[in-house]
Amino acid sequence: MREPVPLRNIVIEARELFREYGYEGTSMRDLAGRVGLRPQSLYTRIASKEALVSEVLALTLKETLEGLPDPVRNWRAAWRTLIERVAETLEIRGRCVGLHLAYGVTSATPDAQKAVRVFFKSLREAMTRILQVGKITSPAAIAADTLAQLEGATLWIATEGDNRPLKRAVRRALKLADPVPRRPKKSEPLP
Amino acid sequence: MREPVPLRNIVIEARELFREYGYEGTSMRDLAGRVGLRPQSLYTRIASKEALVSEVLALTLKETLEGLPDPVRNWRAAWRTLIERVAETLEIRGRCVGLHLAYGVTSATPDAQKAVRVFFKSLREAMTRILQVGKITSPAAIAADTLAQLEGATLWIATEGDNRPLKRAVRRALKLADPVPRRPKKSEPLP
DNA sequence: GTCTATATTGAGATAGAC
DNA sequence: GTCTATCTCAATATAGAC
Repeated sequence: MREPVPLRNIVIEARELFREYGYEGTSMRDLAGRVGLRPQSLYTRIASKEALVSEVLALTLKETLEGLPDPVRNWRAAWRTLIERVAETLEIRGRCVGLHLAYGVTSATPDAQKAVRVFFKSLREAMTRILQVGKITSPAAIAADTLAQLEGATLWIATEGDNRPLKRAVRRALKLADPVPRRPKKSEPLP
Repeated sequence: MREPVPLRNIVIEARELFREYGYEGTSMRDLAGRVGLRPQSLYTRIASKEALVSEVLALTLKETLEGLPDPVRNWRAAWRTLIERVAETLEIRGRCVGLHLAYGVTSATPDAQKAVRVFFKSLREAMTRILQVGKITSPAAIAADTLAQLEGATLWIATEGDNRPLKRAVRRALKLADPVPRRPKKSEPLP
């Protein structure tokens, strides 16, 4: 009698593979190998490869949003925590599983496509709500642009291993909730 | 006797497929079908699927940079033209073939990986040179950040069909070469 | 240069024993 | 819940005729 493999482990390893190799580049064989199962045994835990996408993104969304500071009590802390959580993963892993899936899933896998839409919409709405409490102008647009800038910066990590664009994107994002508007220094890129 | 299929056609169709489905999601069968050949016949024109990547990106880089206004004579015109060329493709096609490949190629296809690096490095360096002529501060960082913002904005086109983040990224980019610094309007997002 | 035919490998998924 | 065995299909790629 062996310990059954926790579903959570499968989802976490699937996330690693989706992030690195994308939806098409990920095989159930590789995933099975990572969790120590035969490929066929995966199908007793999940219905299909496509179904893994929503599991992966639901877990990621939960990890990103759970236990955030209450925006109504301290929206700056909520914003800072959220931005730093997103940025930390992008920097450590070098890329975003959501972006890879956003580009990688097609109308051939509609459930996966919908899961990706829900993931980014939820993230953007969470950001928007925080900015609304802070009375930031055009909160929805700022939220979308901020997320786009963080995601876009991973281009340079993926191609050149350069995380400085991401760090600058984080600084611009944090400045939105900076209570003391600083005098811009001459050497500072993209104010 | 049939007209041979021009290599250029094959590369252009491969670009469509790579952009939409990524490297792994693109099959030589689909490509052959698009150009009206049997899959096997492709191999008389190109060495492998991997070799298509550098062809695709070389063509794209050429189209993006050829015939730009001379930065030394008019760097603002050069910048505007370059940004608008990049943005136009992203908006029409909804996504960037370079970004899809940047995320999609792995160390299993080192030549493709190198081609992606060269592509983005060349694009960034062209942008940097223009900004240098314009005496913009930190031109290399600004170039990298600008490209990252344009690429990142495609996230919202891909997931929600919303191109407004891209349009705002374009406006921010163009403002860098704006000769008349305007008084910021209250309703303007991400100044 | 394109075709038919084929080799080889790996993909996602199912059936049934333990 | 996991296994062995198997199905079916599609992937990249090569050989050789025309």
